[in-house]
Amino acid sequence: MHYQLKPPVKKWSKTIASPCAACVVREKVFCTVLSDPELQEMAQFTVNVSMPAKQTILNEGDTSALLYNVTDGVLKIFKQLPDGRQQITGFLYPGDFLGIAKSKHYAYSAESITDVRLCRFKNAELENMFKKIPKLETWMLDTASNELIQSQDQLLLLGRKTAVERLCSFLLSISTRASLLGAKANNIHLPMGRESIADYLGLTTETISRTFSKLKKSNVIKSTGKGNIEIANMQAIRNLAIGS
Amino acid sequence: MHYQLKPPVKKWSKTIASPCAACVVREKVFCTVLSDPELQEMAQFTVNVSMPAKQTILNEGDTSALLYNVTDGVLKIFKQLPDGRQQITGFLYPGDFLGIAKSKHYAYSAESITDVRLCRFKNAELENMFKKIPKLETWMLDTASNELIQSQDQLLLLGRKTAVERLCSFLLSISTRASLLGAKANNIHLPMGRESIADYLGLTTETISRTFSKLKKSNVIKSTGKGNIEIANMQAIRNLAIGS
DNA sequence: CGAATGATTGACGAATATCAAGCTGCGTGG
DNA sequence: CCACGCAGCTTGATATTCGTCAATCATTCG
Repeated sequence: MHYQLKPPVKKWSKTIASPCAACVVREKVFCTVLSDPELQEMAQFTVNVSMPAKQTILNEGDTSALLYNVTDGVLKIFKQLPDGRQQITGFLYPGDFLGIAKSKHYAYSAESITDVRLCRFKNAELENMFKKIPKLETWMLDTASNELIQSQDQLLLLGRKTAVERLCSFLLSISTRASLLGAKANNIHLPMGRESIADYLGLTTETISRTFSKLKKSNVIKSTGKGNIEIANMQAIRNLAIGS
Repeated sequence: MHYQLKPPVKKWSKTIASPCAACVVREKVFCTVLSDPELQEMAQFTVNVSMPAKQTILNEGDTSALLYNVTDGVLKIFKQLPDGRQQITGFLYPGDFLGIAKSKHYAYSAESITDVRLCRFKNAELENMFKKIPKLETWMLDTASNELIQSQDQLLLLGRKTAVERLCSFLLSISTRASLLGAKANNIHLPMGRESIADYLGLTTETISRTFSKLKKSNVIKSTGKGNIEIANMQAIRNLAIGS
């Protein structure tokens, strides 16, 4: 299989003792609370891993010995029923944490959507760092709280929203996320296919496709090339997302 | 309005410095990690509150100045859409924590289902305790991690399960919870009405009712008085819950 | 260029929602 | 103590949304 990773955004010079010091997502992951010496200690435990698209990264139920920070690319985390029905519970982007802290087994499976780069470390070593550096745990609790809040928005979406409301909510959340990273809120990129969107929103690919068509026909969004969408009417999509 | 709370399970004697020392849910809430002096300090910050059924306890979006531990009764936490559609994101029982740590605003509304008793304290004071007692934060992170895991099960349920699968999953989770507290796994009590179950499972009261009837007719469950259900065939309900 | 994979569209069907009518049980008040 | 009324539950008839099945189209990649 042929695949190509983007080159690292930054090179780290010889004068810097640890690769972590030059990490492109450093300020987005828990490393942001670490001092230089702490970071150096952490660096001993971490391994950088690259994977092509569509690879299984971890399996629900397996012992959660290894945890990751996503440093490049996009992946999905999901749960499955015995007959194959799949629910994607999240898309992870650079800076996101993979594998739930404080759990003996993975609560979900994970698979790369694009080529990805990960920063891997042992669960046990993270636990040790927790003991030494309370700030780490504080950061982790902040992160977990935010995930809980987002998770509840998703429960509302899956339990009570229509197909149009779901898709508009999804596009908005992508837009919001992108604009937090400094991108334009109106032009969004969807690295995942229709099936992944469907499995995230509790719908089918056909319904996603039809709903996209509907939104295009009513001039709320426009296609701007493969996987790229322009939100033409931001207020309309905000209203459509909450059914008002 | 007339209502009646059960009497407190324990009285605390004069020789015990703090009411927390005799708290009936002490070993289920974060107080379990506190030493006696720490507990005494905590006790200064807490107020016991009683509320009748069907009272609003907190509103989504409000500043989260006050947090609670549930000490008696059952309540629901939920989110709403502008047109009134409601998604219940959880039922809280004695020992559960109400209000998300590390958030400026409540992420959900809360309303009592039965008469309830709560242990109330200021968010700011909990934050102070976090700083003094790192174990508290560890406990809270453990709890948040568990909630995240349960939340993902619920995403799978809402996104991908049928009505029968949803109701059986719900009954099973109640059963599991009850048996952890020492009750029989086969006899479960549902303090909430059909509408609450519907709003929790992303269905309507009518569908809940019909699905209950179906399960009764097929001898998977039996009614044993108002709000009481006997699981007659545990294995059947386990299979029905995951569609296999 | 052709095969494969993913996206779109159409026709139809199934699951669940909606609307409507009773039913049940319980608290209240005579 | 019984009858009434109300709220919640159940059941039936019908409507709607979304899923399923199938065909076509588009895009990529060898």
